[in-house]
Amino acid sequence: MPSHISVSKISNYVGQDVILKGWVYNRTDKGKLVFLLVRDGSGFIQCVAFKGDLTPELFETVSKLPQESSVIITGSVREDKRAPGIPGGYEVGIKDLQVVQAAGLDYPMALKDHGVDFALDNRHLWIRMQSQWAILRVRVRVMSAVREYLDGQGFFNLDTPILTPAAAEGTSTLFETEYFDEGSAFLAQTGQLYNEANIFAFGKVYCYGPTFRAEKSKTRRHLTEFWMLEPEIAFCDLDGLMDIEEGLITHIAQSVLKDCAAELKFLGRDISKLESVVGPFPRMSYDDAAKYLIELYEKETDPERKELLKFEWGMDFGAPHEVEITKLHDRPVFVYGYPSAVKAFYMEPWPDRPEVCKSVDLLAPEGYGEICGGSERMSDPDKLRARIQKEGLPEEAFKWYLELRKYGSVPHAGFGMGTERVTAWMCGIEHIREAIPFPRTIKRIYP
RNA sequence: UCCUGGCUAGCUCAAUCGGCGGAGCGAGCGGCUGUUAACAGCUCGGUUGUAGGUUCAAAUCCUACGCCAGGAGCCA
Repeated sequence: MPSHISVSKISNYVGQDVILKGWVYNRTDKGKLVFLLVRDGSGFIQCVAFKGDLTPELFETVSKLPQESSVIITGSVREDKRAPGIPGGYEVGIKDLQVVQAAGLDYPMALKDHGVDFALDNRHLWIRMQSQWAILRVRVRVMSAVREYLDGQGFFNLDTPILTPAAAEGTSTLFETEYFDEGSAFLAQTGQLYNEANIFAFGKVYCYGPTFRAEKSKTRRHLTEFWMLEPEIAFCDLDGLMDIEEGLITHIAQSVLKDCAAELKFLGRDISKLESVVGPFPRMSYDDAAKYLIELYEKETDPERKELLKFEWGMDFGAPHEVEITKLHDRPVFVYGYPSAVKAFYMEPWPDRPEVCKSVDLLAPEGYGEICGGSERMSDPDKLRARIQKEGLPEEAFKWYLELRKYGSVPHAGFGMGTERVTAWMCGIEHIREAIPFPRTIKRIYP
């Protein structure tokens, strides 16, 4: 009696009879042959029905099977270079086929390109397609690589609350909801403040969960709900933070290369771009980056590009600026020491240069830009209180946060990494909305 | 919020200067023992985003509105 196997393990069963359980992804027939491309969640494999091998009734059923029908197939595995699929190169000669359900004939997703609006309206079906399946498999590997790396480095995964009482960085970008008799609660846009509490109990921690931003951003790099990794480390300075980011990103890229080769191949990803993602990454000061950008701006002759590249010291980088900086290297680049004015209130000022803070962004190459943002945190209670007052933030809401600095304060640092941005970069795709199963954007909350 | 672009068959797109709305995919019926989003044949499929306007004549020009996308700002 053959056993049920998964398509991803097909190469172990050449010459044997097996059972596959899955869905008909595509069907094409050629006279006495019917080719079914069957997906089972773990991969895509071609199954071939030959008229002479089956009863007339069964062959008729197979040759009429609608796309997306659920089936249980018994057949023999063989190697065949012609066979398409992921991983591909293997096929199953059908000996028996049971239709679990014949799908409706009006399945809307064609095996070709769709417009963005239509594809997103049908996201619940779109995720079945090879491209989306491949991207989301890479996402899963990115997330497992994150946990592998940090757990291996002695970090503790302590997740932080999603319902929070107040803003860390201003209320205008927060989603608000009612909270019984306590007034308003807000969906967390960062777990950092709670991470900071956790390090004083556990040393090195991270949270990894959904985070919410009510920013009215409409770009290929923004979602209103995305999964952010936030490590936070006690007794860690800015250089130590960059070391951790470097190790993490290297591990992610190398894990994806090793374990998602078939997915990357299907997506047409240029593997060499990921192979070079190995630390150490270049570390550039904001001052040097600014100097370079100003030179570029002054040299630019095309008026339209010149307007885009407009830059002076003190500004935060726009997307065109990030692209120019990342063009200098074939791997991610750190930019550190941003002006305090463009960064959050809790970042540690640079010694003897209060206008600059100990912040660092990690910019990915090929135009992907910022994938991590972090800093050394302000550890002095008096300086932090002064900064909270200056920002006009409600001091009573930060009472507990200030107390962290009162009882055994230490230099500490942390960063946030956007899972979808990293996944999109690994996959080489245009828009991060395809790097999450059900994207939430400013204009979309269905399905 | 601002700038730019788009809206034609279930889907992806054509339609020349304002002059009879087409094709591919899909669905239906045939054909073919190696297809790779098969191919070749026939059939089905339309209130051109909505409301007005100009004109002998509007998918096409004008006005308003709606929806979507890309970008800016902001950020992971």
